[in-house]
Amino acid sequence: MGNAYPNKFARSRLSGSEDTITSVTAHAAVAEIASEMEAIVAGLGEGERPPVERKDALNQRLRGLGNVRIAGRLAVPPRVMGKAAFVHLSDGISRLQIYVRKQDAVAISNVTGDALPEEGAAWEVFGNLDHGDFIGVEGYLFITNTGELSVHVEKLQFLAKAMLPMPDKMHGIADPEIRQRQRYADLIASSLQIEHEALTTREVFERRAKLISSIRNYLEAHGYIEVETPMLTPKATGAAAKPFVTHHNALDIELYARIAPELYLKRLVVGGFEKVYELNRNFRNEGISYKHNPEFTMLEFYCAYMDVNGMMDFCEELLRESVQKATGGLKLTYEGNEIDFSSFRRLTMREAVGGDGLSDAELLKEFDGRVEETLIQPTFIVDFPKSVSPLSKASPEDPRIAERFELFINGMEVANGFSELNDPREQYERFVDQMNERDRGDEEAMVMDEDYIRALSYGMPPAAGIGIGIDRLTMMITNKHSIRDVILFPHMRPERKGHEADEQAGEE
RNA sequence: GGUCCGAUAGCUCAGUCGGUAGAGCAAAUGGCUUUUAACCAUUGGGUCCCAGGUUCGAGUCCUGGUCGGAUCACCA
Repeated sequence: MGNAYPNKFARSRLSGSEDTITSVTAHAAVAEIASEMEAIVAGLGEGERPPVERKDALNQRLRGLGNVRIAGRLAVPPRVMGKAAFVHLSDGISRLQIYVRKQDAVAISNVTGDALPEEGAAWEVFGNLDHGDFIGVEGYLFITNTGELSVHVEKLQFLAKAMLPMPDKMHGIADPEIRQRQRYADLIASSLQIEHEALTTREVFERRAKLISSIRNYLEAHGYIEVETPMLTPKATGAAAKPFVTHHNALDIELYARIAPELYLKRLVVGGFEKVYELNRNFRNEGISYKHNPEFTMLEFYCAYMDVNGMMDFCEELLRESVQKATGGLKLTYEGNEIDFSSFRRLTMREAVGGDGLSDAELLKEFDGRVEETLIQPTFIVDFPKSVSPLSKASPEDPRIAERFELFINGMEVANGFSELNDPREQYERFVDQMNERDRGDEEAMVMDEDYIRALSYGMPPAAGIGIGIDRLTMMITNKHSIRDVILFPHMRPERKGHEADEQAGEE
């Protein structure tokens, strides 16, 4: 009967826009009064209360700000004391305490929007609330006897029910499966948890968003244009990886989820986009690990009339700028290592490995197996063997070397760039070499792309390009060991009910 | 795919040598008009991941499986 769950709740605008809990507590006048009280409380002993006259003076000023109307989720179970109660509301980021006194509050009807006439209606509504429910309240700001900023509630409106119990308020959710499968529960638990050692889940993904927007801003500011190239492609190319295969019914052809946008972006360089980027998902049908997810986010960009050295300079600037914007600094701790983004080393692969006279294959094996994990500080490894760089221009000084680099941070590859091969004839030959590798059983060798050769044949200006792993970079700046902790909904096996699992077991 | 570890109340966990299934939080009821991990009293709550086996008796031991994690391989 009636509308138990209202469609909306109009919040006040003390803070300028709609008053979220975060914006009310951050509002200059409110924040100033709260910090004055914090200073008083900081000077008190254990269990000691702030002087009443100081508190009352601040409360006078808070009353002068007028009423606020805020809404949020009950962040804790209500602390009820007979005919008055305290509880914290959360907007997912911050929390604010409210104080409900039986005689002072009226309940707002979800049907008429007016105050319910019955005596004690608000108190009855409040009594039915559980940890996790959503309510809206209107009242005035004040500071309690113990010195906490709170809202003295005059109007109370029930907004939505939490049918499932909230996660443990002290421990949050420990099971990584639930954290990753039910990210909504993880976000709630993390925002309601009382003590935190690390960033909340919300903060991790806000930091990720800030990193990405800073990267976009930096690229836009330097004249790059964002484009979107096909995710479903007739050929899986641009990287060495196994693709996902799907089928287009109307055309009756196989399509591959892209493993890299590289060749499309370079077609655009041919077409006249001198600075172009794409920041989006790639798909690789390979193993899952703490640093591999089947779909991952990569930034790729290309710049005409630039070479591998210019690209390293630019990459360094881009990362400094965006890490600074996302974290507020250039030094951060990752798994106990202090990582300094203020300067990047540059080493040739042969210098890094330290072995002369090794063949290309031996060099790569040594590098992957031994050296890679030791590269903790941001380090560009340059001079890759040409044989493993089919899209990269060869060095004019040494035809066995590619003008290519990879960036390593904390032993993990974060970026990969090179001077782009723009000779259509040589590119054709490199593709033929790759096809031969494929015939010898290398499933990840590239395939021939005739249209790409045709594009290069129209002439591509000298250019440099790069791919930057956004998920891995996010791991660095949020101190997360697993890529699944920086992807909102990481790939997992489908959830199976108990009886389905039994049936499955029976079949095998 | 190999190896190791784990799964017990809604949540976080304990469970000794194989002998009646436990705590805190959450929930329910009562009390308490400035509390804050509120407090006090009372109550309810279990497919001990699943299927077999050993045993008089299995949360505990054995076998197989499911799911998850770590690590190695793979993956620039």
